[in-house]
Amino acid sequence: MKLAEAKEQFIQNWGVLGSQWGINRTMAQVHALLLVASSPLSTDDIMEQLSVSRGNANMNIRELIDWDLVYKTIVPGDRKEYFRAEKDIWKVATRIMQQRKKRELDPMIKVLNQLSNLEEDKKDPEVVAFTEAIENIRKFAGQADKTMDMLIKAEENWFWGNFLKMFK
Amino acid sequence: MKLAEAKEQFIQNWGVLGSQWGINRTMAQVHALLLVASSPLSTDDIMEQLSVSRGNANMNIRELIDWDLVYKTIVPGDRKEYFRAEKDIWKVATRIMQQRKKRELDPMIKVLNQLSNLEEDKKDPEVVAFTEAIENIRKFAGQADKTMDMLIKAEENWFWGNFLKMFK
DNA sequence: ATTAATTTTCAATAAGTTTTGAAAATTCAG
DNA sequence: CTGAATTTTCAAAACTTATTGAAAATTAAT
Repeated sequence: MKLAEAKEQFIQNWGVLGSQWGINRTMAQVHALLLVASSPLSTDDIMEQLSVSRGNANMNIRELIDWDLVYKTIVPGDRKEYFRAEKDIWKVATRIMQQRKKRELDPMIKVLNQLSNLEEDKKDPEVVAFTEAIENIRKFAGQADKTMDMLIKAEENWFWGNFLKMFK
Repeated sequence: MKLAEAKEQFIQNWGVLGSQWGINRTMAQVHALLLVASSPLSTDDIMEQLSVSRGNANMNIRELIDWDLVYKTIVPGDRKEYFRAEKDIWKVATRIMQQRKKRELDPMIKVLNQLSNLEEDKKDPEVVAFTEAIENIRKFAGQADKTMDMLIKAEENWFWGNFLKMFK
């Protein structure tokens, strides 16, 4: 396979994967493009290589910067902004985890906490069944929450940092 | 909070969470409804409680059965089919993992393998940068793949099975 | 301060996904 | 076998989300 074709393939597939995980396809493609770029790219480069509009490119670049997956870079003597991706894939994974945890898991845990205290007859089998089901989900979510925190902070921690080097 | 309101809340929020993860909102809601139901429900129950059409209910029940998250149940003396959810939340998690791994991670690994063998000049810095990026992602995906297999099979394994009881 | 380059915004539109509902197929009791 | 109950299918419609592109805002060089 040729380089250009391989890049194309990677970008397309990363886009599909992203959309299956609730991430805007263009956002995933911009990320993929920057991941395999050998130097920083401008908005115009991205527009051209992905055939997307300026508005679309701009919005998704901002989102990636917000997720800490892409950095702005200055090229001396050029007024345009250039962008490059975080290439340490472990960092990429933990940052995605961090964002999704904050936006999705944390709110769900809040809801589960509210639901675990019903003001109704605690002997009604209906109430018991519900409370048990919620309690189990709540425990599981709590563990997932802790596990993610651990992974996110692992790099700052000697023991886990070293342990996780095995995965890199 | 009252039971009915709490159920409603849980179903709505589980639906939102699902859609953020690329899972059809109704599918997530049907799953939630069955998770907190104290007895198996029929298609008509589901249609009524979620206010969805027969077609929609049917299609999403089938999908949940396909994912091994919901079982068909027979109620003696009734021709209708009844459904109940797998309530062991750890099983739920590993089954979702299993499905998504098979449908998403495995194909991505295939693609990455294909991309890691370019027929081009291996000294060209462009080619080197690309090959390195892909190789890193490939290693990471391989580890994720192994980790998921381990978690999915953990219950069949004495050591991990016991280790993971801590999380339940 | 001017102005040309660049980035951002956002209403309109396009594209994609989900849902409906009625017809077709299937199932099963008698 | 018959036919009523039930489930499945799928084209059309509704809804949701993403994209465009041009106007507005911002930036920075002179």
